Amino acid sequence: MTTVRILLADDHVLVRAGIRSLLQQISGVEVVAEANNGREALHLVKEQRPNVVLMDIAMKDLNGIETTSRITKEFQDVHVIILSMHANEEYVLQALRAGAKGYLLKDAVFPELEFAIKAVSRGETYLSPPVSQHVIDAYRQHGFDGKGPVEQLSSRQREVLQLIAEGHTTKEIALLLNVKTKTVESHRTQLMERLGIHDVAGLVRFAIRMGIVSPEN
Amino acid sequence: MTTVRILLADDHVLVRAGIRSLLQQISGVEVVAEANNGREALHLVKEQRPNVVLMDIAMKDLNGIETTSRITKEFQDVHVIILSMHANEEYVLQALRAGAKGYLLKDAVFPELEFAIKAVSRGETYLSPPVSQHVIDAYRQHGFDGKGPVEQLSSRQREVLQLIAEGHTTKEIALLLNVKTKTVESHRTQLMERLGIHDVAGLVRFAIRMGIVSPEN
DNA sequence: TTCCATTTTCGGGAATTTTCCTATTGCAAA
DNA sequence: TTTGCAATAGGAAAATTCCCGAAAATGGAA
Repeated sequence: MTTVRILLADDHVLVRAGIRSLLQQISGVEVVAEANNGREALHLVKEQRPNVVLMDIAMKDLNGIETTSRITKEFQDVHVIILSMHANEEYVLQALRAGAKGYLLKDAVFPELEFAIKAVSRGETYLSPPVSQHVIDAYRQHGFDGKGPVEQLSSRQREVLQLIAEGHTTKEIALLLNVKTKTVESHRTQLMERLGIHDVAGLVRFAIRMGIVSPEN
Repeated sequence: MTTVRILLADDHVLVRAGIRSLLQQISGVEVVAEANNGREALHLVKEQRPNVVLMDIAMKDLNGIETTSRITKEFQDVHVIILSMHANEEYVLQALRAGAKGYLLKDAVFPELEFAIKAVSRGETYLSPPVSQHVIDAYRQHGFDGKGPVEQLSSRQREVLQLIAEGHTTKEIALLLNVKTKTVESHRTQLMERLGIHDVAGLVRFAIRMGIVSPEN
């Protein structure tokens, strides 16, 4: 059995170093790279082709859900485990729709980490117990067909939404994404149209409700 | 020089285990106990009398600030370092008022952790660089007399802030308040100046943090 | 492969908002 | 009474948003 190659993505250096330190105690796994945010994670996935990505859900710039969605679309053999503080139902469902194979709470016990990594690296799914309960509840209520309001947006639109809600100006966003200001303006008007929200304040509140950004920061 | 006895308080088992694992790489420090929440931390402080407490700020049940405040009141020789995700100004000030000796961001680099522990165990203070900037800013503005950022605003300014965060346009606000648009613009620029927040998205997130508006609605 | 829907990308010009600077009035504290 | 701050507001310049349109790329479906 070969070693599992892992990419760690979390924007808190201390937490990342901690998790890494934990992973070193597990045999058969190896951390091949660390990413500070979603954008960096995407790049490193391309470069390193890890088997498993351990991804924090709340990252600035490009959050964990969005990043997961892009990774799973392009690399079917890269399995993502979401690391989250909360068992929030909305988060969990979004994560699963984005193609995450695991959802682990940060107050999970240590053995769960190893178990989850081994499971998803075999292509199986692992959810922390309190999480799976939520999934089952949601399934009983409306199946998995229901697309949340966030999924109405294209991936680019979600990305722009996050950056807007983080307080970046249109110009800054254009720079970050390497496109013209006009393009970003377009994205904004189009995503506003879709959501039926026509002011920045509303966008920010929506993004917070959806867990796309946090009120802190 | 004796070893520094440390108590770890964080309600996320994984993070805690990670930090512990990091601390084991530092010579001269020893983790003598781990607490799952503030209440447990209080109990363990009494029992173990650690030199330093590494405390997460966001814990359920009894949060880090409140716990710190109780610890420092009763045990002057127990030094608390707050571990926080955010350099949020009001968190920092609250922590300092509660008697914390250190404030470390979770995206601090690893050496900072060692440095901070050594410093506070000698009775000194350590703040992550971005944090100390905030403290200095706050001090320059209004000393440590202990007014929260919300109280810095006049009541009119708070009123305008709320309306902005609720998504009203400047014109609408002017109508609501029976004043000219220009006046509302003035209020906005002035309150932005005071808060040091210069974009609407930031205002909305601030207002949500302060409980002035809710993400719903 | 061809075609259609969608996404992503931009531009021009009008309309609106924000920013910056300045200023008056009233009120309360020193 | 002088000082300071809150609340009010105007003018001009700068920046952003809005409203049109549209081309290129992508991704499936037929």
